[in-house]
Amino acid sequence: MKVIIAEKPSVAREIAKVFGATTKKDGYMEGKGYTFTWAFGHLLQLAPPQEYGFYGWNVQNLPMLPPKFKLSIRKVKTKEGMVDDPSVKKQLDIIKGLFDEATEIIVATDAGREGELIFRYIYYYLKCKKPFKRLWISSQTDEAIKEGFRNLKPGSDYDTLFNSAHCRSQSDWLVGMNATQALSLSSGTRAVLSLGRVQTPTLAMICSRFLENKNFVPQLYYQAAIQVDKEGQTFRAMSVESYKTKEEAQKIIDDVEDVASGFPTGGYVINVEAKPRKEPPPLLHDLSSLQQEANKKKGFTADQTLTLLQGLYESKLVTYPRTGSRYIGDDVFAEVPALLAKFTNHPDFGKQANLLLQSKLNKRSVNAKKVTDHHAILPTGETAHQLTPDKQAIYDLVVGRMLEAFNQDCIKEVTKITVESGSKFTASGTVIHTAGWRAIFNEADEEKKDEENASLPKVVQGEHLPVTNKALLEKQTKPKPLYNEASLLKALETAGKEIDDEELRYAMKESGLGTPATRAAIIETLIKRDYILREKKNLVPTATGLSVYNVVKSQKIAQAELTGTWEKRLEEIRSGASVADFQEEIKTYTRTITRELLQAGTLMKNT
DNA sequence: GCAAGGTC
Repeated sequence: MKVIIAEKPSVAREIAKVFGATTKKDGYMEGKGYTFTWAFGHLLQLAPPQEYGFYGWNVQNLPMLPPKFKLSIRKVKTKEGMVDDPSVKKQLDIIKGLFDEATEIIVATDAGREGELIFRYIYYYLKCKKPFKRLWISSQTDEAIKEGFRNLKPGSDYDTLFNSAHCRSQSDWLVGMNATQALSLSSGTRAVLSLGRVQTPTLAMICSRFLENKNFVPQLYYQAAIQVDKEGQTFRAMSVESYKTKEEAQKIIDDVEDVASGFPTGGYVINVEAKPRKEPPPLLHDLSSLQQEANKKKGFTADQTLTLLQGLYESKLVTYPRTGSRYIGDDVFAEVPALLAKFTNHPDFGKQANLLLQSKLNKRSVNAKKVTDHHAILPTGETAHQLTPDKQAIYDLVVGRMLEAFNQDCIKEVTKITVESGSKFTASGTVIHTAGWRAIFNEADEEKKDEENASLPKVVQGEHLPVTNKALLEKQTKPKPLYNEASLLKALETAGKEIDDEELRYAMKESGLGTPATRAAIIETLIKRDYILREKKNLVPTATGLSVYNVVKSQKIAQAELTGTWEKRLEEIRSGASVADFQEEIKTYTRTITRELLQAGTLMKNT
């Protein structure tokens, strides 16, 4: 008997379906001589410090460097403290039973570093010795699964991938556990002051933006504005220059040849530019972009959106939620017309779905090369019954985005009018000719500047128009805004883009800080530690957060670059480089940062 | 009491 093990039940079910296996058992399925079982993500984790004899939180134990890491069952929090998660324990027992019976194992966890780790941790924890092969597919359509099974790889092909995954895991443990205890113990507070490769740079981003914003000194500047009249329709034009002093701007105002100053047509149109502009539809959603949009439009936190979306996924209404890809492959695209047809009776989107079915679909979101473990989020087309208002809101964002993404470009005309009246003034305006994808939600362009006119009257070069009003405007330069959940998620995704070192930047380009599956949890961790709090929609540091930031801000652990350095080394390990060298470096770094924090934390008492 | 990673 061959056992196929997937990362999660939904994938195991998909594969079983392709094989025509339909017999459902407790924790697995079977049929056609195969059994199909699954994990629920990581079932096992590196064992906590006490399992290596490091009891309590004690400076004597630091740095904790276990000679050999152990694995333990994922824990769950109960009234009695942390205990083995019973559902995990049960599933592991089921897997063990199946592995014991197996002649061969086929590894069908997600095709990536963590997927490999999920399987290997189970395999080694169960002390299993059965031979295994690897299914490596990047899309879960029937055809992709069949092709993958025709092309199974030897399990050992992925040994170096496991090595890199195991190193990632150990390194995060060593640095995180030791740094956390070192800072917590030396600070003298009884609180847990956690630090980690991902959470600490995230905290640093929030704190540094907060301080920059708080210490920002606004600069005053001045601009002149005029109101021009074209046959009763007026528009506002701004001085091309802005001025540091009021006097300079007043001079521009004084020179304006307005009606009140005795010039009936003192506005000379010296130029009219009208350019059509195509605006392509947005890409389909990945988790992060959906979390950002839901935060902007509905005020949901990243964590709320993930929970709601997981609920929709479990009711089979949307595809896999924790994806980092905004694309679909050609195989999924082929199903899109049938999918759209399921929404032609939708109360809000029905009309748009019908229209879209009659036109050529935009393929901007179709790119198989940009589909990683999972494709972009789509509705499945199953009928939704009685969703809670919040779930409905998320579902509608997913459906609406699908309709946008396959829609036509929005065609705009951007007009710029230059008027001379003493000096030069410009007015710009945008008119939408063909709404295209913008018809779906029918919302104003959020990027539209407040100075922009919604629409401008038709004027031609050479016209002399009356200037009916003028004003001197006092303005202030603005600081970068505080982070909110949407802007922080985006910053985490792109963290590393500004790294100077080209190799580190490259190593981080696909990853950023954290992963789609973990970013919401990172924000919640910082809140739980009382490092940050939500103030309206903004994320601002607390006094505790700021004092931790002050202690670590110039250390490596507070820089996104640390992830870049690790990613570069982990990729080298995946290509066969020495594991021992990197492990030795991490140990050395662990000793250093532990020593530094044991000293630095004492400073916190005085801040 | 602690990391980051995955998922029900």
